[in-house]
Amino acid sequence: MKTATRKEQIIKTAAKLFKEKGYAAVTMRDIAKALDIKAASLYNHITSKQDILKYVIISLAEEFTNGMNTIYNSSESNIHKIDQIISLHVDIAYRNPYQMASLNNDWMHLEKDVTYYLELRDSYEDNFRKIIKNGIETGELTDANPEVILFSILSALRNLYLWIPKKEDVNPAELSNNLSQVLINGIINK
Amino acid sequence: MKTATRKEQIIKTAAKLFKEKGYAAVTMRDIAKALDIKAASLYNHITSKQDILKYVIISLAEEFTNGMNTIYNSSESNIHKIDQIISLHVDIAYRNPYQMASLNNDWMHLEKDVTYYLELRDSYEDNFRKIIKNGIETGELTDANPEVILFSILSALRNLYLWIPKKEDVNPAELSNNLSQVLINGIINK
DNA sequence: GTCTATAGGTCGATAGAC
DNA sequence: GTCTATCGACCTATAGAC
Repeated sequence: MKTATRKEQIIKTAAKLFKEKGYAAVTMRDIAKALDIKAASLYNHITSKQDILKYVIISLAEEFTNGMNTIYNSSESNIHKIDQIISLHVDIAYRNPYQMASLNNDWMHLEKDVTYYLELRDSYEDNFRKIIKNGIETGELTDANPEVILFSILSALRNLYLWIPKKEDVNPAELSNNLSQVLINGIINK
Repeated sequence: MKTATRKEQIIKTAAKLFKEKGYAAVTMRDIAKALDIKAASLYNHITSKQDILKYVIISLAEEFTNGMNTIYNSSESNIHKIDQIISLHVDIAYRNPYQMASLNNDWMHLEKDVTYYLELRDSYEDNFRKIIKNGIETGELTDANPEVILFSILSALRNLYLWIPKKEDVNPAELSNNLSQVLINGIINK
């Protein structure tokens, strides 16, 4: 377990505050106070508030897109790929509960990097969409509206960060299994 | 079709901007500019920025809680109640796409009314939870983790405002049916 | 690496003319 | 009902001492 650098401490603390109030409502003084230093001292480690947001969001967005690419290019069944996407989200949300909030809600405050973020997100969604459409074609999935399937699953996965903190007693593997059961098999008792 | 009052225009315009950037990042000057007046003129119709947020959020939260109470107290099956909850969300999200964003993302910026908002939300979630648990007991629903069911469905419904604008060609009744199919029956082809 | 002090700008909101 | 002008608070960021 390496010691966190001051910069890493700042980013982690900022992400925590961004989750509570959103990027725009958090001031440099808030971040500094949480670290028990003065706002001016932050600038010895980061170049701007915008710089912090970039670190919080972009690394996470890249992790999702890279994970999706690996899953998409594997030779598993489409159902198994969806299972793996669920595991990917559970895993990342468990490790980065605070950053997930900014990824979902603060990306529009990215200045220079908003285009890159949207490219990553679109690439991710396109691959997910192809897996679903392919699954319907092969008969693995029911012939429901693929957009409704995509956004239903994605909505549940993107909100994981909101309720994982309330369920710390459940481990990631178990949560992943429960989610797969509900999202793939549905909830009706047939 | 009655003419919108200036106050209603302000609230609607503000909600639109809140959806794009969030409450904290929207200034009174932004709202005024969108209405082609000066910021000072807004105060002839509303008492504060906080006052606008209250109007945007609270009326919608009450609509959800009231709708849920009616559904909860009906004598339908639990599956049918879940169907009705889905319709309730689709209906409200179609009529109020902008306010939905603030309801989800800006409620923490409510000052005096945050407690009342949380009471409404908790009441809503408690009733939904009871319907799910009751459905499992009666055998209508599979014996999955009720919290996972609750938050999977709720996440999809709460994010409706994000993708309804992209699918304006689909009518509410059809969307509601598609969602019920996916969320209740699942996506696997059995 | 942290501090004090402060520049330069924007914020919500008010006063008062028309 | 909208305007111009402005107040006092707070914002990000920098300069320079220690």
